[in-house]
Formats: sequence, C-alpha cells, structure tokens
Amino acid sequence: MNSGAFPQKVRRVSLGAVRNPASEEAILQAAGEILEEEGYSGFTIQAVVSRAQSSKPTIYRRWRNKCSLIMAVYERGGEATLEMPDTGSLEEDLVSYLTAVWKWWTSSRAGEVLRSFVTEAQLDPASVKELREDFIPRRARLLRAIFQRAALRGDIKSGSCVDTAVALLMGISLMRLMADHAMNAGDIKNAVRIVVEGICTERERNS
Amino acid sequence: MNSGAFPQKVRRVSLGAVRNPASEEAILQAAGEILEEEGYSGFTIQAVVSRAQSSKPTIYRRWRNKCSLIMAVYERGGEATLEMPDTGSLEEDLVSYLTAVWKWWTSSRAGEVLRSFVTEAQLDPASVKELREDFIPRRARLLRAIFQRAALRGDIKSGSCVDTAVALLMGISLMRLMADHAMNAGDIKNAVRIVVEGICTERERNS
Amino acid sequence: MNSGAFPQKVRRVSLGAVRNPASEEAILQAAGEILEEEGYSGFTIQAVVSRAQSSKPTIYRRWRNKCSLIMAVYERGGEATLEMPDTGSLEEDLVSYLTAVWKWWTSSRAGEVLRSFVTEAQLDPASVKELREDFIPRRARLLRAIFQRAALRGDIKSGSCVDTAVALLMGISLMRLMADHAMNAGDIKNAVRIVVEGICTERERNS
Amino acid sequence: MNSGAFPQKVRRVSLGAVRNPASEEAILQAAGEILEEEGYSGFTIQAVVSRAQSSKPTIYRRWRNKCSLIMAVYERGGEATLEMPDTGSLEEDLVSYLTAVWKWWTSSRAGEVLRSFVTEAQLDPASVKELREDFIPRRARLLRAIFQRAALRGDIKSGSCVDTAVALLMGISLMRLMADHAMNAGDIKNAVRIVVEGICTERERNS
DNA sequence: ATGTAAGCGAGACGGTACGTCAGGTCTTGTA
DNA sequence: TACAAGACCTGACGTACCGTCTCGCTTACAT
Repeated sequence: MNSGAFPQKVRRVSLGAVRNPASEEAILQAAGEILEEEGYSGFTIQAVVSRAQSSKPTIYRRWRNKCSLIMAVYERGGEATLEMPDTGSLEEDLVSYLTAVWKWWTSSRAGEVLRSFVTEAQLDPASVKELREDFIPRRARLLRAIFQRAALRGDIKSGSCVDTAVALLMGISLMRLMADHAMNAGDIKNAVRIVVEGICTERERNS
Repeated sequence: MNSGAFPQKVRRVSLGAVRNPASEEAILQAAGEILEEEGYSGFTIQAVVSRAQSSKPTIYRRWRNKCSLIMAVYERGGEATLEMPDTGSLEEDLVSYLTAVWKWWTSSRAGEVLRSFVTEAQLDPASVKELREDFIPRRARLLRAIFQRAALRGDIKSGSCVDTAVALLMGISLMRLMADHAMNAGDIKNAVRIVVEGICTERERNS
Repeated sequence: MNSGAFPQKVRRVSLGAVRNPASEEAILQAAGEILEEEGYSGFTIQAVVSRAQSSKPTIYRRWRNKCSLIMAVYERGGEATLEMPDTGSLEEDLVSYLTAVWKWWTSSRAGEVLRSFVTEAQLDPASVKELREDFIPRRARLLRAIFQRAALRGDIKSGSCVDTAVALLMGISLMRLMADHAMNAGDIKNAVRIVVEGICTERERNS
Repeated sequence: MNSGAFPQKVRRVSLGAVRNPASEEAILQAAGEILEEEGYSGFTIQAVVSRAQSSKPTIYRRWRNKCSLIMAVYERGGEATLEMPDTGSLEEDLVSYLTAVWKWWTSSRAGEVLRSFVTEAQLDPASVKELREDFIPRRARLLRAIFQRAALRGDIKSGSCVDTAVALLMGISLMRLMADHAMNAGDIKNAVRIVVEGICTERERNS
C-alpha cells in the first residue's frame, strides 16, 4: 500500500471516453491525507491536484465544490466500518458506539475531515441544506437504531422523543469536535447517562 | 438611531495618540450590520472598512484577525441582555432561557454571527483554543447558574454532572444552528425534558 | 484601432494551459496608456488590471514586479522604430538620432515610461542590476553603432573611448529627462558638438 | 560622537514655543544613517522617527515631504567640504573634482542619498521642479566655476557652451549613480578628456 | 477501420479577499 | 507654541485560492 508514498509516480492512463475510477480513488486518497496532515487550513484544491497527480477539471467534474469533495472523503473514510453494538443495554450500546466514533475521529483524524466539512459547508447554502437534510440524518441512523432497539424492548418512556435524544448526543459530540476538545470515556459516560436516564423507564434505568 | 444609515458621514475626530472608542464602536456596528444583511459570505474586512468609514490598519490594530472581530461583534450583540429566568422550576427556566436565546439568534441574526465565528475560528488554531477555553465557558455561564440554583434546591441527583447537562443543551443548539435549522418550542421542550429527567431527582421530576 | 477604447469589452478566450499572448498584449497596452495619461504616480497594478480587463496574478505570472512591467512597456513602445541615421557625418547622425529620441520621448510620453522605470528600479536591487547590465547597454547599441561607423571612416581619434562618448550623451539625456527638462534642438547640438569635437580627428572636425 | 549609537536615549526636552535645533539635527542625523545603512528602500519616516526619538509632526513641520527631507540630508552631508581644485589645468581640475565627488559619494554613501532624492522627487511634480531649478544648478556651481576659470585663461573655444559641458559631466555621473555603477579613475579621465578636448582651444588641448 | 465523443493532465485565466505597509494629517498632554 | 506619541484614513502592494476554461492527448465505442 502506497498511502503516504508522496508523490506517487503512478501514471494513470486514460480510459478514453469513460471516467477512470483510479482517478477518483487517488483524489479521495490524496484529499484525505492532506486533511490529516495539514488540516483544513492546508487543504486546497491545488494541493489535492498535486498530490493526486490529477487536475482541477477532473475534480470538479465529480464534485461540485470543495465542500462536496470533503464530504466524500469523510464518507469514504470508514464510518461504515463502525459496527452497531448490541449488548442488550441501551447505555452500554451508546457508550460503546460513541467511544468507537471518537476513537475513529481522533485516530484517523476523520474528526478533522468532519470539522472541515461542517466549516466549508457554511460558505454555500446548498451545502448547508445537504448537511441538514442528508448528512446529519445519515449520521444519525446508527444512533437511532440503537434507541429503537431499546424501544422495542420497552425501555423507552412513552412520549419520549428518540430523535431529540439522538440529537443531544450528536450535538455534544459536534460541539466538542468543533472546539478541538475530544470527549474521553468519562465525558461520554456522563452524557450518555443523562440522556438514558432522561428517556428510559424506571425499570430500565435501575437495571 | 442611525443603524442602517449607510454610509454614515459622521466624521470621527482624532483623539490624538489614544484610540478613539468611537472607531471601535463604528467598526463593530458596521460589522454586525454586514453579517446581518449579507451573511458570512458577504462579510469582508473591506466591506467593514467602507461601511464604518474606517481603515484596515485600524481594524487590525484592535483585532488580530477576522475571527476575533466576529467574536467581538457577537459579544457586543446583546447576549448580556438575556436575563436569567427564575421560576423555581429547572425545566421552566431552561425552556425559557433557550427560547430567549433562539429568539435572539433568529430575530437579530445573532445566530448568523455565531455561525460565522465558529466557522472562521476553524482557520486559526489560536481561535479554536479561544473558542474552547474562553468563548464556550462564557456562553455556558448562565445555563450553569440555572442548574446550580436547582442544585441548591436539592433537585439534582447526586453524582450527576451539571457541566455535561449544560454541554448537551449547548451542543444540540449549536448543531441546529450550524445546520441552519432553528429549534422551535417543541424541539426545545423535548431536549430540556430529556436532560431534566436525566439529571433530577424523582421528586422534582414529578413536580 | 481601439487604443483608448476603455474598457475594451473584448473577452479574451483561454488557450488552455498556455499563456495567451493577447493577455500580455492587453496588459502592456493598458500599462502604457496609464503611464501616458496619468504618469508614474497614477500607475498602479490595479489600474492596469482594470483597464486591461485582466487580473493581478496574470500580471505577476509574467513580470516579477512593477518595475519589470514598466521596462517591458518601454521596450515594446517602439524604440525599435527609431531608425539609424547614416549621413556620413558623425555630428549629423548624432543630432538626428538624439532629436528622434527626444521627439519620441516627448510626443508619445515614452519619456514618462523611462523615468518611471528608472525610478521604480531603485526600489529593487535586482532591477538596478538589470538596468546596469542589460537595459542601458541595449539602449546604447544604436549610438555605439553610429560612433563605430565614424571609426571605420577613420574619423575617431586613436585612444578615444567610444563607450564614454556614448555614455556622455546618454547621461545628459537621462539627467534632463529625470529633471523633466526636455532637450531642444540647440541643447542637442551643443552637446553633440562638444562630444564630436572631443573625440574626432582634426580633419573630421573641420569638415 | 554618538552617530550609530542607536537608539540614542537622549531625551530632548521641549523648549516651549520655539523650535529646538537639536531636533532638526537629530532627525537629519538619523535620516542619513538610515539611508547609509538600509538604503532607499529601508528609508521610511517612521524609521527616522524611531531612530531620532522624534515624531512625525516634528518632521513634517520642517520639511513638506520625504523628498525634501532627503534633500536636506544630502545638502547637510558635506558637499560644502568639497574644495575647489585649482591647478591651472582645466583637465586636472575636473578630474580632481569628479574624483573627490565620487569618493564622497561612495565612501559616505552620499551617493545613496542622492539616488534616493532623485527617485523620491519623481513622485511629486513640485520636487521635480525643485530638482530642475534649484538642486541641479546648485550642484553645477563648482563645475561651472572650474570651467569659467579656464575661460578667463582663454582656454575655452569661443562659441562653446560651458553649461552643456557641465551638464555632460553631471549627466554621466548621475547615470552611473542611478545604475549603481561607480565611476573609477579611468572612467573619469576618459569622460573629462572628451569634454575638455571638445571645448578647449588647440593650444590648451595640447598643453 | 475509423470517426466521434468524452475523460484526462496541465495550467492559464479573471476574480476576490487577505493582511501588511507607508505616507501624511490630526489631536492629545506636557513643558 | 513646539514637542513626543501614536491613532487615524487612504490606498497600493504582492500572495493565495477559487472555480472556469481551453488545450492536446488518449482511449472506448459506434459506425
């Protein structure tokens, strides 16, 4: 694996009148590396072009602006690999999931990518809309599923709003991320406990 | 009130070798108006200069970069006028406070200012540090005070982390703000309820 | 001819990854016009940008600073069109040449360009070096050639330094130019006479 | 002598409603040192203020702009000390004088001051006028006197223009100065010889 | 077998904002 | 009223990045 081999002198050949998937791959790879190594402020399209040995039109043919590219980098970055914990306990599941997310964010610097995405999106109303309507709901899906399993078990108080609980946990995570203030195990535990105690039935809470 | 009288042809006189507070005032006023009217993407230093009838050096003499200026605009913007509610009920106090905050954010577009600040801060590590260590704690103070009054009343479960409760409410607000998705009364009520139920004693919760 | 048609709304098309000579041409044209119309003190890069419908990076991509640009304007400005006089008389040739130079300088305001170049060069050691090693020798070439033809005719006293004679005539011209004190026919005649009498053989002088 | 003692912590006290000559002196001293040490590009009013422990208004009260200040520095710089040679030979006098001038220019870097003055003058029509009508004629006086002594001896051909001869020698010197190309003994000798042979009677020339 | 159409690397281009710097004017408080 | 101090406005500077454009090349696919 030549990740980090920079610059990669692998000359990609044209495939004619069809997009070369290798280009897309190289661009995302390069973009991710730059975000990891230089952070948002060092992330320029020209830097991506240079590192990927690609060109601006090739980038803009696929993503409509910097923001879309960053989002693609984030989504390629392996969130999918986060597995849904299922211990039978809502609290344990949430702690386990958030711990995994923060580990991923900090170890691979995917957190930097996410921060960059949220930041960049602010420059473009269409991207804010995408953030609101697509990106955040997609990110919420696993958390929602965890809560819904608890609901099926009858652990959730009637009248509680699961979406709000999800949003509380995502919100605190995002705020800490934007402030470059990673959540540690204790932070996660505290946050989860409040939310769980706030949304669960007596029985579950005491378990 | 001449807010909006643009450009104000009020010639500020020099005060000699001492900074003229009127300049600072005019700059903050102009910066605030631009953020309100044009949003972050229309906010340039030159635009501030033009509207305030000031100059770049005068701005950079006081604030080290755009980010610091935006922060000053936000802090001047009247958060101080938010009064601390005190109904005797934690839940009502929180709802009341958050409702006031969101009303302020949306009506005066202070929300736009805050979004701009958080965005701009990402370009400069020193500003992120300031966001983390000064700005957010300062913003948290009123919420903390509300919780602490409840604690004095004995309403908070022992072992609960008040700071985390505060962070949950600030986090969800920030996330909704960054996504340009204002919280309405129901959203606020749902969020507050979960946090209150999660942190309060049985007695208080049932009250 | 649309010189002076300002701004020319001729949209220059890109030539792909190669510099468009039309841009260079438009920039030099605009720069020359500004120097003619506004003089050195009105000559700013932004003014050139506006008039040439170009951009700062495009200018700085070609010339490393204002000084180089001004030099290019001067060299493009038609000195080449000065023809070498050849009457068989050194004195007549020199008078004729210098008269042509001063006419060019004053009528087209190329003199303003030259003054600006010499002035601007003083801000940058590299430009002074260029002035000394390239620009002045290039300017000296025609005068040298005139003297050398006289030398071939045997009109120059042995032991005389032709280069110094050239420098005397260029020097007085430059000084008068920098003092905004154009040389008239009499001035030129006087200067040429001294130099010719100082460098020529008796025979030639009396001819 | 504290020239170079920088910064001089000699606190000049105000003399009340009268100009303190020590200030003028300190300013000229500081300005001269900066031109010597940093050259024209490092010469700013603020630098003079700092080194002279003075202030901008004090400078602008005496000189109407940077250019006037530089001229004052040049004139204070000791040209007066150049003594008029009088050997009885025009050629020897001229060589001796020009040699002294160039020695002064290069050793004390008064040349830098003169270059700066000519450069700065180009930014201001009034200064160019002063250069033309006052400064250059003043500089020409000694050279003129040398020629006039020769004329009294009957060495100058009738019909020759002494002013032009002076201008030729000043012009070549200025050109070489602006090009940062000091004239050495041979250069001076060559130039003087041409001018002398061009302007003198047979008898003198052969002497 | 060949012409068309699209992807590709390259990099110039116009545009816009940045943050710095210098000039020259102004007003203070002190002597 | 001169002086040191330094804030102020003006406006140019040179740099950086964005997103668009056209080039010349290469290849796949339709004819």
